[in-house]
Amino acid sequence: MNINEIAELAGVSRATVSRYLNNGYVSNEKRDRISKVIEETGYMPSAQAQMLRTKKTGFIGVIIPKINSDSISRMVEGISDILSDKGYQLLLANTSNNSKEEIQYLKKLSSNHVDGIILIGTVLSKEHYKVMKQISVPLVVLAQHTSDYSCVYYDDYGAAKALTSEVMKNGSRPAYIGAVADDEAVGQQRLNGFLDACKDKGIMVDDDHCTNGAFRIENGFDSAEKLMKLDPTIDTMICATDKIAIGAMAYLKQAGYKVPEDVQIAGFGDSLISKVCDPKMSSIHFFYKTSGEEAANMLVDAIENSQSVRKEVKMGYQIVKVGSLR
Amino acid sequence: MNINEIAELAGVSRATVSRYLNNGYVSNEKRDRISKVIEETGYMPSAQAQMLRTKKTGFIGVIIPKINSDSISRMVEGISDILSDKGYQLLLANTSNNSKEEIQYLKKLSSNHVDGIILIGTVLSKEHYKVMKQISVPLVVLAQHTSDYSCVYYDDYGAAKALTSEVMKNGSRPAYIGAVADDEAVGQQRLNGFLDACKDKGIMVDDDHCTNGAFRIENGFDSAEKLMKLDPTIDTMICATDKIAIGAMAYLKQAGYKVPEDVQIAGFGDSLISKVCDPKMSSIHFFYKTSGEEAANMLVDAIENSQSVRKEVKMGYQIVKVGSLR
DNA sequence: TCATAATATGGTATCGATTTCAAGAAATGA
DNA sequence: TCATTTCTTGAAATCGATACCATATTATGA
Repeated sequence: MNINEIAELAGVSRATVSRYLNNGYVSNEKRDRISKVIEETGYMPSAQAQMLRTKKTGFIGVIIPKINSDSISRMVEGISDILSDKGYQLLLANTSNNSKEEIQYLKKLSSNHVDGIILIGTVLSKEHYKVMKQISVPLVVLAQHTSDYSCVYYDDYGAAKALTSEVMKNGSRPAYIGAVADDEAVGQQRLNGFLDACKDKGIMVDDDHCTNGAFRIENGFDSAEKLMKLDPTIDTMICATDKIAIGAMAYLKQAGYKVPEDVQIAGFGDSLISKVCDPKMSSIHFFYKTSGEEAANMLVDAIENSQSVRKEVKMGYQIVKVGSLR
Repeated sequence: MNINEIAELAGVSRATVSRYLNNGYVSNEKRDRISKVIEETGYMPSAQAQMLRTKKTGFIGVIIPKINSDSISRMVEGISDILSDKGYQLLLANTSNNSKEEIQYLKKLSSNHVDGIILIGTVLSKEHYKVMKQISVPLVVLAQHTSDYSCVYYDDYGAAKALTSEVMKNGSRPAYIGAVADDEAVGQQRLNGFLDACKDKGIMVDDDHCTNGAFRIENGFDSAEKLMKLDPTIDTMICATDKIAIGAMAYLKQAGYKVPEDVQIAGFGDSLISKVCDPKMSSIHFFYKTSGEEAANMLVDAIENSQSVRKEVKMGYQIVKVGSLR
């Protein structure tokens, strides 16, 4: 079934059928005939031919570092809600934290398939920027700040500082279990917020009291072990993510420390696990879903509105203070 | 940049450029000239034009009930791994548990955009089957059994029965907190497995000891409350999912019951939360990621191999027995 | 050496829509 | 009434690739 057959069956030209589909001038008489034929045949215009002709695909590429993550799936949820609402489809590209794949997808998607791209950022290298510069469709970066593109990011620094200040009301020997150091937002901003909050309190934190590692539970477990063996007087652990914090808590409990009496713990993300562990974990709530919606809206605006301008949106946070703090 | 300009710059016909792109006969001399021009211009063939001509989109539509779920994101992870490996892209359609949207997407995707569809199923209504029957591209159903299409599903019945038998070694007053009743796999199979295991032990479970509800923590909490108020002698709760079980555990603890001494609990999914709660929760491990890989492979086979036949794959399970059982 | 097969190339039709153009019919208004 | 605008229509060009066909050249083998 193509537009020619429909035209023939309805006794009109294919141009008229096209006009019917696109709300152009069509007399009521022919309008009825066409709609009847389409009804009967179940005709749907070829999306490929439309794309070729109109240069619009109706697709938005979303590049994510991994799918099975609480924060990211919440972002994608927000993106998905807005996009389907606005008539776009979501083309998902999962890079499994592989920087090369990320660049591959940026190239591949931009060159053709999509009307716009949302990049959920982790590490933005020089090569990323080189490729991004060549991209011809609008691009929005989510979860990472950048001065070159529209972006939606979180106040990681502020959140880390506020959380640390809160926690350190009842602590004096802090340590930090970090994630990937190259990650500007999670790796650096959170660490800086932690350090500055400590500094404000007159505490200088040694380098060896701040670790780095993967976004994994094991990292929390191993790092906590390393830290406590290095310095058993540590009484506070700020962890870059809830998952890492869960790992740290597991080690501490196993090693016979009491949480929060001996060591208090806090994480980031306000994820489900932070609420079901024992004691419940203090954390930072970021508005992941909302930020996804925000990014999607910005992108659609950039696509549909030619004089749309670059924007930076910094999302706020909320401290969630529960059992893992004294 | 299109194929004509490349052809002109290289001093060949566009047919030759096309052959170059598709590994047809091209002399080394022209091959070099073309590759040089493509290198210089950064030309990428229009995916739209290729789709129109070849009738292959390179897209697989994946319809999911919700994105922010541990089990589903693991399935999608598996799907994504295989598909990107085989050169397909993943077109994600999130229905937010909305049956109408699901049917919308089935229609929309099949009519054009994609080479195949994976439907992560929840409730398969008559209307679903009606629409599915009209679909022209291969379809694989994941997470739900169906006799009409290739499917990958879990041994929900067997798992529930085995888990219940195990748990009931040290219990005598069981109850069941279920999820959506219309969901064949999670709603019915798991319940039946539970009931049959009880029956095998000579225990008849009253209807009012089996509840239904949403896939949410709150359901677990509320149902546990209802059940314990109805019958304080209940000593065992089998919950349709880990999330529901977490809710039940939360109620029990809050109401002063000891877990597992007073009431033992088990869930399904072997999710992260089941491992970080206190006590750790006994659960069923399903091979979600592997099942996603399986479904993706089946679909790709159906697309690329014309004599491919319908298959049913029932995935096994593993009992994870930890602290929440006596 | 001659028939056949393999390699190489370009011209042209085609996929299925939209868009411009030209032109006729109907409605409007001065 | 006649000029002008607003509807209405179909023919033909176009988007950017691939596929078939015809044809020319080179290799192979009996």
